Amino acid sequence: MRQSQLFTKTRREAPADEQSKNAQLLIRAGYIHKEMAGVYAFLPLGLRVFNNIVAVIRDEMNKAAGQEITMTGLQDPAVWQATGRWDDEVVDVWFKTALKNGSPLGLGFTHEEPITRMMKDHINSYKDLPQMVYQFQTKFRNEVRAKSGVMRTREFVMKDLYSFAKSQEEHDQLYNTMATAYENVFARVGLGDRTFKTFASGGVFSKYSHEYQTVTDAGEDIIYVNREKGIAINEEVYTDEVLADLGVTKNDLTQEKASEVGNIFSLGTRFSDALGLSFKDEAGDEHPVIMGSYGIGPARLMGVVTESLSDENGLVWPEEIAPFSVHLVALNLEDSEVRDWADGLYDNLTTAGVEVLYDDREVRAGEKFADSDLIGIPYRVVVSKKVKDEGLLEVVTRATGEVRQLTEEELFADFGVSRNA
RNA sequence: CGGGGUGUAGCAUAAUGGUAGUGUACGCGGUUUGGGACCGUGUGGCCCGGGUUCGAUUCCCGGCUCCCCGACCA
Repeated sequence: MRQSQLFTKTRREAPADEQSKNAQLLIRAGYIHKEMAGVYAFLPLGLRVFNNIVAVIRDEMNKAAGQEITMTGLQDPAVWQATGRWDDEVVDVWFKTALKNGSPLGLGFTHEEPITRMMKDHINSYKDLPQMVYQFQTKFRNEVRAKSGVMRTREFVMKDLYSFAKSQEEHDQLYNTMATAYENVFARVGLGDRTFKTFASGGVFSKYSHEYQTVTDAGEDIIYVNREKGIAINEEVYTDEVLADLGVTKNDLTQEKASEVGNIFSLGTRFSDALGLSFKDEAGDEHPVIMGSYGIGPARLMGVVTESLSDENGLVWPEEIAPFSVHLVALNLEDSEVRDWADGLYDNLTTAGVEVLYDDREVRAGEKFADSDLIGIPYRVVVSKKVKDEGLLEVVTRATGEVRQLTEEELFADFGVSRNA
């Protein structure tokens, strides 16, 4: 994409109504727009990152045999009344609305109830199990206090997967499969080295669950980490009993601030019992389905990546989720030979399948470099009169600042593509 | 939901009981051109409602907004 055509603009100053680093940088760089507290729109660059994160998650869910669907934001109270979760005293984050005829409706804050009821149409026999079904769907949560930029919002897309098993053993297998898939996701978005499977409270579902917690100063939780074993314990369940279960002592653990980027729950038969989701075994006996639920919020993940990897000059995106792979920064565009070369390089890279943001604006070099640092694309390729005279492209790695002089052929080879592809 | 702040131009900010200045952004002219350059010039603003007052952006009351701390976080 030509940057001269990008409608968003970078800002020098952070907005006064944002304190969090993620919101400040994402707004300054033109990735997101704040509609109101806890409600953000995604602009072209931000949507690209968001979609790339979604693609990583989708890929891992599919590899784990997840089947993608889309449920609805509008929710039928009846199915929630069946589990006791329609009551505002039980669930205080409901956004509720009504039909013209006065019938109440809810805006979904999660989807255990509707998917459990829906699966009754499709699961009847042990032969129908196991199953894993997921979606990317907008959740609405009437949080009393939205905060920390995109980390805790009132409207957000969540990837929620639900597993259905015929036995505890089968459930445990699915649970472990999802745990591995989650670890793959966090590694691919660049947080693998600082994200830990964390023993946590099960909330209303069960006694315990697992959270994936990324160690960051922006975190809202306190966890105790054992890096060698790659495990952690949330402060809320930091008890002697849990320590003993996990085979660690307080001396093995260090306290860290962390942000939750994923959560996996064993639901048991809580929902299948309440809503009548059951199957017949080989003997014809009826049993409730054993369920699990597994959530990741792509926007929150984007926020945690921002908090974790950005530096004083701006955003720093890992290659797999960056809005573009290459930021082609062309200087001296008033020189028609330089412009022709830059245009040609842009066309060739794009044709070869490399995602390029081409800064073809006629503005000063300083502004271009500052914008490039702020936007945070992994590789900056500089084209200028000087570069043209020397015959070698200047390639700067955003994360490290490393500068390399490459020929065009070497640049293409670097991306594993052929120049004349 | 408890507590503390906040609200002035697109953005960031200053001052002020007599309707507001600066930076940036934007328009125009000119000089510049590898780290947000400079000169000139122009456009553009006091959250909403009520009260006090000759007069309110300023003081008072109420509301709303946004931020932060705590609680909550399915």
